[in-house]
Amino acid sequence: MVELTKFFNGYLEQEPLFKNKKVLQSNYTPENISHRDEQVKNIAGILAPVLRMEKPSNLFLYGKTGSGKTVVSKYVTSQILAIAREKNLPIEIIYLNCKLKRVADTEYRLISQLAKEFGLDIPPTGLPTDEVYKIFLKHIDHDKKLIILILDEIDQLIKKAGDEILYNLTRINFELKNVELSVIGISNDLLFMDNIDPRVKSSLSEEEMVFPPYNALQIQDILRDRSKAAFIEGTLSDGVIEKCAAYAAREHGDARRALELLRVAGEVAERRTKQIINVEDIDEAEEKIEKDRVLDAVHTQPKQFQLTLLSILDVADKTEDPIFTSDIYEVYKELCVKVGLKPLTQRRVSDIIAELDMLGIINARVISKGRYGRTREIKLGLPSSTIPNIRTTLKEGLNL
DNA sequence: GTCAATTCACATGAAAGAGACCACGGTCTAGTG
DNA sequence: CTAGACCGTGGTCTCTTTCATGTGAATTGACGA
Repeated sequence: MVELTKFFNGYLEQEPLFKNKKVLQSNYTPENISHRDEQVKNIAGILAPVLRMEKPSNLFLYGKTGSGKTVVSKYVTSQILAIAREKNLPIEIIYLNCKLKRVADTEYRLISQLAKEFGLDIPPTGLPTDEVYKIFLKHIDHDKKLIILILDEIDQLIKKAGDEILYNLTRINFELKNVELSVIGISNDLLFMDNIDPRVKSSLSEEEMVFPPYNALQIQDILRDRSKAAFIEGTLSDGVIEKCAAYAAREHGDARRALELLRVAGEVAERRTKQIINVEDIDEAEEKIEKDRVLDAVHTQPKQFQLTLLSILDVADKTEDPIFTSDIYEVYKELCVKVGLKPLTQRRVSDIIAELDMLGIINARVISKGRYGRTREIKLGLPSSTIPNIRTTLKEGLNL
């Protein structure tokens, strides 16, 4: 007990490194955005008609993760909203992230979430989808209004739920008398528009814009800018920002990643009761992020995923040779018997492996071995130091 | 040696089912006056 | 008479299975030099 009090007191006495940690979190919208002037101006130009109560064009933003799409659109729309409030214009801006599970990853949920934004209470399930549409439209069409709907990671939504949603969304404008709806779609996938119903495509992407990735110097600028607000002065030793930027630039200029790296490095240093963040902390942060990501994925995925991953770990442990789907499946079946779980078909396990790849936990590549068929070649993309940790967590979760 | 056909071992797609969860409306039951 | 309990129906959603089709290059075997 005494120990703990001492610890907490010590913690309080210690000089904090952070001035304002929020600045480094990914949902933070800074007051000025560096290196994205052109995009800001363009989007502002496209959206400006709302302030005259005219429906702006639908807009599509493309770009790799962490290239500022979300930040820029949030920034511009928040400015618009501020002016609209001032002048009492009935403008609503709704931001939905389609990737978040149970928020907007199906048509039903998208509409019900939308309805919730307007104060309607839609049950999470049970109603027919068109019923929800009706309720929503009826509620919304009372008075004149302009709505800008930002759909982040819209490619995820389309992939899961088909492109009818987009068609329905564009149709809303025909069905409603008083309300006009513009859509801003944000996508990481540059190619995803290609397999979409051409009618929808033409009506939805009236304007398009591509966000190029940041280069290392630009990321440095961003980091410097934000770290000024985030850290107490003098806590960053030389080279820290440069190194963070370099890491992130290697990953196609992902600014979000750079910021996360910096924040976690700060947390690592703080936990060590250090006064200064230096370059080594970044390496540790990198590893910690990776580990947390995997561990988190492991915990949230169903048992079958965990079992499959464990099989992969086991196989990877035993052999240096490349691993193929069938190897995994054999081990997986044995493990199923041990745990007392009904083994899934190979078809399904194959999908699970593909999904683990998507999560970035493993690296799976489809290769052809010519006469000897086609299969996935699986490699572990994890730092080897984290593997034992992950394995024990998995085993505990599965009572092994 | 060259070239096209063959062939393997899965990948990938599509459709449909199981089971959990839920809303709604109708019917039944019990409590109330 | 009315509120609540209790169905049955019909809906979504996730995870699976079943069935069908696709696929890339090593191998094969015919062919000509």
